[in-house]
Amino acid sequence: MAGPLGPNTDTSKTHKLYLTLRHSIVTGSLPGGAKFPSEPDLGSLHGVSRVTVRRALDHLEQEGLVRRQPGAGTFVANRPETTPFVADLANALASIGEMGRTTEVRLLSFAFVSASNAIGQALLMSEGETCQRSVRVRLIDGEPFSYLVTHVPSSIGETYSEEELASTPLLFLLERSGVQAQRAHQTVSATIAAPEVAHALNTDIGSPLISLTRVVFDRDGRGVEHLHALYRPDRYSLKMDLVRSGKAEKRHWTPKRQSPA
Amino acid sequence: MAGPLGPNTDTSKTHKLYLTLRHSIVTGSLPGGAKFPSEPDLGSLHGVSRVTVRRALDHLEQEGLVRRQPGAGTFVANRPETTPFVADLANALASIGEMGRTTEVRLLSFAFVSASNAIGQALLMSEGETCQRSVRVRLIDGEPFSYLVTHVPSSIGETYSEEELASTPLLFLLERSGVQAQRAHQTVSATIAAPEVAHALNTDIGSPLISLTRVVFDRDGRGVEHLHALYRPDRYSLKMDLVRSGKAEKRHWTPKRQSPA
DNA sequence: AGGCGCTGTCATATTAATAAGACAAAGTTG
DNA sequence: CAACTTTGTCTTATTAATATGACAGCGCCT
Repeated sequence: MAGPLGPNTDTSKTHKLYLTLRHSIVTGSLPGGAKFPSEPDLGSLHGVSRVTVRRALDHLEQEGLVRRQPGAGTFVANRPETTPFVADLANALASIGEMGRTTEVRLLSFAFVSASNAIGQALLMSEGETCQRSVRVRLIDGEPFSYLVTHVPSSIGETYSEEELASTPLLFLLERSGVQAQRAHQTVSATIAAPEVAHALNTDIGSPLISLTRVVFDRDGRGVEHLHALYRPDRYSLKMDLVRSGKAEKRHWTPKRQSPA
Repeated sequence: MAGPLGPNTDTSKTHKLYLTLRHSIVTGSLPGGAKFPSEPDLGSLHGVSRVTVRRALDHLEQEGLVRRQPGAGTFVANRPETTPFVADLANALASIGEMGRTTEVRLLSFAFVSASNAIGQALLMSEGETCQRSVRVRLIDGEPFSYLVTHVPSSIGETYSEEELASTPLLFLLERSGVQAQRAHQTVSATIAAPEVAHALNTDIGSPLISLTRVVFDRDGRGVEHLHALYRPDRYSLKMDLVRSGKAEKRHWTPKRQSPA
């Protein structure tokens, strides 16, 4: 994302120091339970005042990454076993019903719009064609974890109602309407929470999000669904098991098929 | 990442507005080529002054997301075909040699350290055991795109030298030493660029990064490698093809096996 | 041509972020 | 216990970010 002017230092000193300290914890260069340098030392080490050091440590303390003890010092907390909900590589929440968790969907937007360039091309639609655009938020145990923007060609998008979309998985509605989803193309990336998304996911503006784009095609090769999903990485992560296969110099990783639950 | 105190608005107004506008472009709510509201209008719409509106638009212009025409207005640029390098779900850069691209590796750090809590547990190591820690940056055509932190149990890590690691893939070195890698567990998430990482990847502090953690085990179930990789999403993304399989109500997505190039 | 709206640029006032220092309370060490 | 260190809290000066307003140049429309 660096522009032609090269990297800049847009963020505040507090945030920069927070990221530096957080990185030293998460990459394991600071063992768990280790003692931080004192606040004045951290200030002189990084060339900032003690006020900003405290603000950075406040942030780390809120996340549970450090533990502060008045008079003693600041220590690296033992990692609190992160990423509660894990999905397999096909992006299906594994064993979600078996664990007694409750899921919920909120429909934030439902409208028919003209397809934008990128989405129109991905779905192989002709120029100016309209499609059904929806924005949903998924919650698990009352906590939001995913923000979903879907686009469906209007001819298909007219086969279900707003209420149905709020209660039923989209792919289920499509297959009910006779659409035969066959293959999908999926891309995983990372992005930053915009204010609107941050509010919907109850997280901070500018916090990192997993970005997943999936385009689904039917048996005739027509694009039937374009999904743009944003996940909170602290509540959701993508997991996959790999096995080493092939012989000699041609060895490579191949995905291990998950047995459907 | 929201703390127990709930979401805060840590970031600057300029950055918030930048994220809002960027989100409206990337999710397709603003079609390509569309005209933005004028700078004064954007200011009153979002409750900020025109100075910060200009700074937000400057950022978008640097990234090529908008095009500004003095006297006319600001327009959404046609998407510039993003994500040049694409890897398959097993994280192997597909057809990297065939395309005539040159790859390069820079070794930033090479040391034997005591394993931190999280990494020691992942590799099934006993408490206090030492491991070999390395930090590398991979470049393609001279541009950095990945930041790799690897941990290997010291017994295995002593079978190769610093120079070898700087020129040879780690897994190759391991298998040369008799290690028989069999299976791996991989988790994909998202994070934020700390100053040190941002500098190494030539990107902005606080910009989003794909986070991939891979733990490799050998035939005897021993952990042999812990990889923590960070990727620039504008230069690298994870792709996977899925096929719809199963019958009737039990349909689900399964990964399509990539044919090794 | 002329009116209008938009971006580019500058100057200045106001507000938020940071720096610098002092002090009390709590913990550690001898 | 006594000296020392560290975090918690406060006050004040300095610096950076933002708000407000004005004006020139460019482009579109009638």
